[in-house]
Amino acid sequence: MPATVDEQLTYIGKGLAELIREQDLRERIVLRAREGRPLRVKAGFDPTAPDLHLGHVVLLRKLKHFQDLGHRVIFLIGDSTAMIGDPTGRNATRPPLTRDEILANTETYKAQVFKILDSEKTEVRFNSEWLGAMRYEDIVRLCSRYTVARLLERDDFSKRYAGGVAISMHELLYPLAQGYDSVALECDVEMGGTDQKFNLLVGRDLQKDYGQPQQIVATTPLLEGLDGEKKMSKSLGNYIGITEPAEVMFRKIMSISDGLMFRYYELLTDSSMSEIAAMQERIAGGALHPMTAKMELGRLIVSDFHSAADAGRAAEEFSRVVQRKEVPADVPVVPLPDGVLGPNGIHVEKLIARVGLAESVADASRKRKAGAIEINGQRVTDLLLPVPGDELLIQVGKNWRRVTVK
RNA sequence: GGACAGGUGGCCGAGCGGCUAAUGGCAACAGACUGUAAAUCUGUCGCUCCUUGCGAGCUACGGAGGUUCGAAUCCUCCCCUGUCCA
Repeated sequence: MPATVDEQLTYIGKGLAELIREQDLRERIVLRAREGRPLRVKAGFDPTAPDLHLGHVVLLRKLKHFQDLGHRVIFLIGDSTAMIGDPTGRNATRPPLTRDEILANTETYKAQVFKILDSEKTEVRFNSEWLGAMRYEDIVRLCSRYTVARLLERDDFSKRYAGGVAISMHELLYPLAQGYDSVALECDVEMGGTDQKFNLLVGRDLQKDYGQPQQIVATTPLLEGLDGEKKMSKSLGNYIGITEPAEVMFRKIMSISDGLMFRYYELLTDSSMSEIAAMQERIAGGALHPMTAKMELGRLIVSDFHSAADAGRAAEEFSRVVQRKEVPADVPVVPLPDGVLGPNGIHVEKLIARVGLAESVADASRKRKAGAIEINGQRVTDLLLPVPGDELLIQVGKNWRRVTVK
């Protein structure tokens, strides 16, 4: 582990988008070390979306780095701020989650987050602890500490204001509430994605106003999704979920572009920047095949969420199925659905649809006519299929089914 | 409260009485190529039924009615969004 303050700063600094300010962090590390207590490092999460993906992992890994240096992470669940939702132009308030929903989501979070974080050095908190206890007077007082002009500096707000797009009052409360979290928790550091920068800075301002030392703000880059363009998000479908099976993760990693691979190496693995640069050179010079490098990336990332053995198996499976086009190991087995077997054979379109290889019979019809269906290794374009035996091995694109005819 | 603009398929966006299951782009899905991808090319891209065809039926252009042989397109009311005025 890094020992000197300089080494610690380098360790923290890798893969960060921005650190405000490095000098403050240096001083805070020294100060807390002298006091013999760890830094309190906060990151906030929305309790409505407990499905984490690699985009979140960039942040979690960085929090882990703080823990590696002996610091304390506060995993803050924004159950009160969830009622607002980080402003994106939606003008509705969201109904508060019930206690049960919050607890259930929290458990889901814990199961995922502690794949990365050290639970011993993590404090899970809810901002309803203090925000929920605020009275009207408290909220007015909090609001009095910030000005409209400053809130409008936020990129999102200023654009909307200039463009004549509505900004609801409650949206303005979000940065204040998040900033107040830092006051309540007396944070030394707050982390978030670059899109959080404004909110994180409000925390600094409020802390100063409340007579606290200002938190250091550290932002992580937004990880590009599988498409290599937009940020990774579940709603865009370009994500790798951290609870996905090893084979699925591996295959998704292998599908990213060569260029994106280096980005993933940087933000999702422990490889140093110089190692990554060296790899880039070897690939450019033809000494290393990009596919080999990507296979290695897949193994590294999958190992973080599954065992190394699982990662190895996933790599094997990938080579077999995708590269050598062999039959996958775990083809789902389903019985022949009712109503697809007529006197003259099996109705292929209905079969494909009922067995989940097409969205509808109409879709199955298209796939059949497009020549996408393979049964027992034979491309099938006929509508009716004579019953060949007691089992059908069906492939449509990347998906497989084994149908037992009995 | 008033004036105006607008709500179309997963998204963007045409259409403004029939030829429209609805141009085009993106996304998606299949096929070819490949290093796995990207790029490129090809095809598809509402649902159901029928042994499948330039087949039949159903549903669809914010909602409900209406005009018409016929409406996403015209009319009425309602809902929603935005701009401006008060």
